[in-house]
Amino acid sequence: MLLEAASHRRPHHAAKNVTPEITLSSVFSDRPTESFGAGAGLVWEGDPATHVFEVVEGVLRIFRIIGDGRRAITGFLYPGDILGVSMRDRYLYSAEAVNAVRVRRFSAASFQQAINLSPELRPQFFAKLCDEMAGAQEQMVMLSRKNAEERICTFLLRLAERKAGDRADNQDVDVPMTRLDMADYLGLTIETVSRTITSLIGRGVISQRGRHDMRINKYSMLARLAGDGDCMGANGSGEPYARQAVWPA
Amino acid sequence: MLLEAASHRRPHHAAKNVTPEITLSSVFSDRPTESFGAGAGLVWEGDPATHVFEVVEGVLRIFRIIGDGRRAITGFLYPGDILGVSMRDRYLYSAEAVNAVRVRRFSAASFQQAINLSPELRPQFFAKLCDEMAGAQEQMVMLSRKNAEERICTFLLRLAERKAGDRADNQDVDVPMTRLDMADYLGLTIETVSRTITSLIGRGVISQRGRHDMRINKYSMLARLAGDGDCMGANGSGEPYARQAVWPA
DNA sequence: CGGAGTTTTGACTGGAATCAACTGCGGTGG
DNA sequence: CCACCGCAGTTGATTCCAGTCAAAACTCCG
Repeated sequence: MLLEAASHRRPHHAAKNVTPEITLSSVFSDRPTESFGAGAGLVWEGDPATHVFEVVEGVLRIFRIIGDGRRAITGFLYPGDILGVSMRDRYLYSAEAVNAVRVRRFSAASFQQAINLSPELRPQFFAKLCDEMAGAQEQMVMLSRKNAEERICTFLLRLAERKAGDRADNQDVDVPMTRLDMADYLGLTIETVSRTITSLIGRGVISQRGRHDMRINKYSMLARLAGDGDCMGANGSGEPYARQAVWPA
Repeated sequence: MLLEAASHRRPHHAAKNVTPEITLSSVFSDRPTESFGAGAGLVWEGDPATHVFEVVEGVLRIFRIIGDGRRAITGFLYPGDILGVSMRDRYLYSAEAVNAVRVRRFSAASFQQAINLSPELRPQFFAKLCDEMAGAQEQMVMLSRKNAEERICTFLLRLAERKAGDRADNQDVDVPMTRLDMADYLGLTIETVSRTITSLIGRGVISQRGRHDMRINKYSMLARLAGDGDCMGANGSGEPYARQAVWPA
């Protein structure tokens, strides 16, 4: 989100000698957008990593399949996120469109070069990787130590905080993914997801207008049920971690 | 392991004009080693990220604590690994010594600079980050979709493969961590870990000489029980992913 | 030897998975 | 228009895997 903000600010009429603000997004800005329908696959686990994608609109799911068909969704990508940031020469995971998606495509080789040649882009790229890593940590903690209700609450909370950093009550949350997606992301079954959501609605913590349109009625209770139990915030200071990467140019 | 191998190969008698092989490890090579006893803490989640460490000997556990004291170990670091690779301005996790550990310390600022100034180091650094990410993915899949036995088998398998890429039977595995560490890493309880290991021993898949000294008797069965069910290896080719990062200098 | 910490083992419980039926909804076509 | 179908989601009954509680056995040290 740091990125979109920056790219939006970038004036289209920038004078020739004024170096425009360079962001990761700007690398993609002159590429055409491609559209994918819900369920369409963009990349497949194990395929040669030939391209990098920037999500312009819609949501992607990132997942791996093991043995007998069990699927684990390791993350979702939203507008501004980049698909293919962390990879070797092959994709580590598959990516599919959750809903209608628009992306900009870039060749992996060119993208690498752009990153490596620009001392401005590099720290942003590092920051992306670190963000991804931080998210993965968060996810591992949740999967190894939280129960069903805590997982659902954590998920809804993160969805809500994605668009608005403020913690206003009565916040509407758009949930584009299906129950199956949620289940495979949270390490649960669709039945458990459904039951837990029903229970939360029953207690008035949330309510739902449509299948994919929820509303948070009791934000603080939802946060409490999420179980992160910020006993000391692990931070000590109460301050959120700095948004700036520690690896400057 | 790419790194140790490389650094070991680096000849100490390198002629003056022959540029020695530069590795991430070599950044640390002239720093003194520090020792920590089992259980000692090196860094704490949320603390300002002032230093980076290279593990020279021993094993570290990387973990986070949530709310009511639940602990999730997100990974272990072995000789050659670097602590603090992915971080913002604060550590994302705490790190403690599992057993007696020797590390080399480097200031985060200097390390950043070294990375940024060296077009040789940078891709290795990227590779480290991507490795870390790949490991995190693996872990998430395991935590969200594998049962207790599959988790234990996966863990033992990874331990075994860490030292020897070959898949010889009758392989001895050193397990430096306690059952509690394993439990907190695998998202289980000590009792379940113990029971599962006992069961594996009972079936002759593994055997144990000492608490921390196991032997794999039926490697292929262990692999089967790990549940990755390489139906198609996700790779297609049957080839392991290339060890070389996709982000060259 | 003793005592604390770690591991194993046992009995029991409980939370989420499983199996199964049903609801609701949007599209499609007779 | 509405009967029909398919799919996503909900709800219910039951099972079972791993968690919990408790106690015994083993290990490592002083």
